[in-house]
Amino acid sequence: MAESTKKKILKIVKELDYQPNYLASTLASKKSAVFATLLPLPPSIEGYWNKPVVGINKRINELTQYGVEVKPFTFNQFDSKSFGTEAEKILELKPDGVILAPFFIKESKQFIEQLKKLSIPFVFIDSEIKNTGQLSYIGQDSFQSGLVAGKLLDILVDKNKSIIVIHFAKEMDNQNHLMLREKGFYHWFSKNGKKNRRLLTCEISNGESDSWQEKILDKIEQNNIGGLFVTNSKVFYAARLIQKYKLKKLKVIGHDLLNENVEYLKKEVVQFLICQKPEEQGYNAINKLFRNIVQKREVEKENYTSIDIITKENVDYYKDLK
Amino acid sequence: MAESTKKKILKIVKELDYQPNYLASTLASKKSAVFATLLPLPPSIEGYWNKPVVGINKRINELTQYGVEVKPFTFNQFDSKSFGTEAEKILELKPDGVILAPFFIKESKQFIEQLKKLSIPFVFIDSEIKNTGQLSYIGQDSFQSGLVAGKLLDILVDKNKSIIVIHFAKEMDNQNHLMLREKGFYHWFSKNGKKNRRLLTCEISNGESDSWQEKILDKIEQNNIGGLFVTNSKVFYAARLIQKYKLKKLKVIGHDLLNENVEYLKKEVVQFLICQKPEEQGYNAINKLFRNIVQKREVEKENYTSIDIITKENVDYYKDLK
DNA sequence: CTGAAAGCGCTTACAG
DNA sequence: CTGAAAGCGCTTACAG
Repeated sequence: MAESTKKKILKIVKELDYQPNYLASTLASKKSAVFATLLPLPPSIEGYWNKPVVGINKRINELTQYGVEVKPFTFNQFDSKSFGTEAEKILELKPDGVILAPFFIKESKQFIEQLKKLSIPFVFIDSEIKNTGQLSYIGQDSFQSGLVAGKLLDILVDKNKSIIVIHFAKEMDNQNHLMLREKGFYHWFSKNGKKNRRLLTCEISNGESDSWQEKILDKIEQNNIGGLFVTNSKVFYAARLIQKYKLKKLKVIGHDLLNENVEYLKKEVVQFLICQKPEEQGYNAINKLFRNIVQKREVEKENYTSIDIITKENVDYYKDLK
Repeated sequence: MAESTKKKILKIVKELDYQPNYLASTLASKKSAVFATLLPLPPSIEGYWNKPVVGINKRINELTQYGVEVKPFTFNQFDSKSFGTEAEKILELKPDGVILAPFFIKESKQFIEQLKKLSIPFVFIDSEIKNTGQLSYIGQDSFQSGLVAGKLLDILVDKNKSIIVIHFAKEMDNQNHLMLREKGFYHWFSKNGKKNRRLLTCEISNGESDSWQEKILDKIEQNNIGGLFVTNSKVFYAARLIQKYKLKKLKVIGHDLLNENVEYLKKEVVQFLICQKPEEQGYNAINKLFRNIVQKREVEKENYTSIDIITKENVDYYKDLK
């Protein structure tokens, strides 16, 4: 066809504001898209990383009509090699799209290079590596959520008392979430002229078995601590400690609606949980791939989820994925 | 066809777990559904009731492919007759489904009777009349959101200071939202053993022009007030007053992310806004009708939206409808 | 490279 | 009432 004719046609297409019919298109094409996910293997059924999977499966179920299916791959959070071997399997499968949590930076970058060679679009979830050609990123703004934690704990804790920031299993924080939350937390106090408030940080690594309990207890006793900020979903560790040693009047803020965390929230051992709707993140990640790959629509590149403040009184309205 | 044959067929249908193809179905039927909405006319572009409409239009746009369209009808919140006349228009139109805010109980019930006679499904939004055969209800649990307000304000305000609950334009609260919020608020204090905290209530009716300002100022001065809970989106009235008279150290909680409310939140005149995602409510209301009427699926009857706690630090992640 | 034909899985008007 | 046929708006394999 001549270029000029092509232009004329496209002009008319535009004039009539022609919109292709997605229904007819997918029905006729009978295209069945396969998406692969590469996420950490949750240590238990209670683990955080089950939550995105719930959302992923929910959207997949809604899309069975469109012939969309998902192949899940999981890696061990303590073993960067397992990330690589699972990534290899995905490359062999040649899916139509990939969702990944870029836990290990180096291995993720290698994987992404291969995906690009194969022209397979990918979406980051939970954390991102900027400017690597991702279709989209879905996750929370960790620094900002640190600010929220700072504000809340400052309101809760007596002016003359100190606050301790606790990182559990920080060595696994390859994506800097915990550091960013801590930074945001400290920043809130300095920005709001609360220089008199003493802030301490305490890191507990995974290998410390039970000695960490004493470490925290000592810090609490010696420093007139009035509040705890746990930078991840392991806040139930701190809550257990508080219950065991009957520490009164400590105010606690942590992250994520794990069942045990919610229990302590309801018992008022924990005052607030900051939450990032992980189910919704999974749901949205699949939706991005679907809209882009199957429906060939444009999708937004960034998708920060809301920073939800959860307390005993509103938790029941957050528990389900709508 | 014989009953026995019918049963046999249905059995096989079940065995094979046959699922009709929605794509093919809607494509073939060429059915274009018309939904009518009956909502209050917002007094300005800033008004609360614009927000559900944003969500309604968003979902409608996504569904143009399915031939779904919406006919909006609005009534005057001060005039129950206008509700009736608009309802009449909808009955003449005979839409395939209706979304309504049952502002005026009597008129709503009459309208619903007619809808049922015509077998037109309807969804309540914002408030509901129980057990009237609605397809679904989408809205907030007002009592529970009152509890949330109580907890937050108790944390914010010095123990020895009193708190005042302010109802603006309460005469328009036909659905009892404001009363339920107040009840929840008071209930939080009694349930949590805070009998020493003095709570007052103040009602400002729409007709009071400017005299209400003195009324509130007097109450604040005479009662050692430390906090304000405004039970609806008119919290910016209170914030204006606070700015005008430079009232220091008053803690304020109100409702809904109106632009002016968000401004005062960012200026820290207001500490928290409790929000019910009105855009999402509109979006979900259309979605319910669509799934039930066009796709003939079952839908859930109740759909309480989350009770979001918004503060200066997380407000930017709530502003857009995702 | 181009264009006509068949088909995706349904619905619906129509002939028998 | 029943069943075969046409058609919804596309895609894709195929003949020319």
